[in-house]
Amino acid sequence: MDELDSEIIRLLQTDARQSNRELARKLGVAPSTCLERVRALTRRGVIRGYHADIDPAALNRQTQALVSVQVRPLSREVITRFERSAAAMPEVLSVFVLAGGDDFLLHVAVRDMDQLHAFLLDRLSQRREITGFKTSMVFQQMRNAVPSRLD
Amino acid sequence: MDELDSEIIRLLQTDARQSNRELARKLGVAPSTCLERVRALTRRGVIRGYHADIDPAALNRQTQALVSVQVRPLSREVITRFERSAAAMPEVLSVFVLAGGDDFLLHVAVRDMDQLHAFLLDRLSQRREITGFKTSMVFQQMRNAVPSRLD
DNA sequence: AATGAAAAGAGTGATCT
DNA sequence: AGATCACTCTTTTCATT
Repeated sequence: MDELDSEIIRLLQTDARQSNRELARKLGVAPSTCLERVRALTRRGVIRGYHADIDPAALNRQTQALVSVQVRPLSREVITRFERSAAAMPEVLSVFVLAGGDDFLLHVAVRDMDQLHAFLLDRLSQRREITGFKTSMVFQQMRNAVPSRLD
Repeated sequence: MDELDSEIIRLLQTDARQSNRELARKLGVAPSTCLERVRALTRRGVIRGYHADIDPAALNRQTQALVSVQVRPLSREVITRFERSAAAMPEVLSVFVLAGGDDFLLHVAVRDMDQLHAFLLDRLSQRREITGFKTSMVFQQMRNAVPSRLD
């Protein structure tokens, strides 16, 4: 991970679809050098993939919420099972497994309040391992798509 | 937003770097058709960008936390100002503006516990509008990189 | 709106420094 | 490791349906 690798990562986080040539030009190296670096980063698992960022409205997901969830018993099995099921729910964008007051936080995005209500009742309330959950509505989200490398 | 647009979105969420030809082949349309669709989606703001997904370890961010924050007074000005400053902090990946118990949730990723501690003390404790915050450590996160279009 | 063909540009691997 | 070159494939534009 030298300076060149860091720059490649930064540029691909900013725009994953720019050509290898453009990348090379911005870095002041030959395209073949740049290509080999990108391949090495991918092979080493540093670059995990490339994803289009889509407006939630176009996906019919204008209503977002954060749902904190407690489960019992706090066994590895229960946690793993809940984590996997939650991640597989189409309404769920992201699952955080936490230490502290809550056990999980679910980032949920759906069409409207009705669909959110249905999610809470049909997907969460029914589960026997859940001992409680609390919903906060998301007014707005700002994401940093290009996190820098920290010292 | 017909079936073809939805499929383009799905494929570009899965792999933003596949060539336009490959996209066209998978969809069974001509490359030029596909290209025009992608451009229209971009023009309409449906596609907001393309980002490489980078292993947090390679960015020196192996320690993650969710920090819920309360601010006062709850005025538009205070909220907007805090939201912007938080989003600009290099430690912060994401800022959620919430309704309910807490006012904000910050998703923070740093090198280690020392850096997290420093973040809480230097970036948050100092701010006069913050009346309280609570930190939960993140053990694990699962993200759905390809959210589907809901009905 | 979609297609097909042609020009311009990019990806890729061999080879050399 | 990085650069250059040559070959192939892709992107992009535009005339046509």
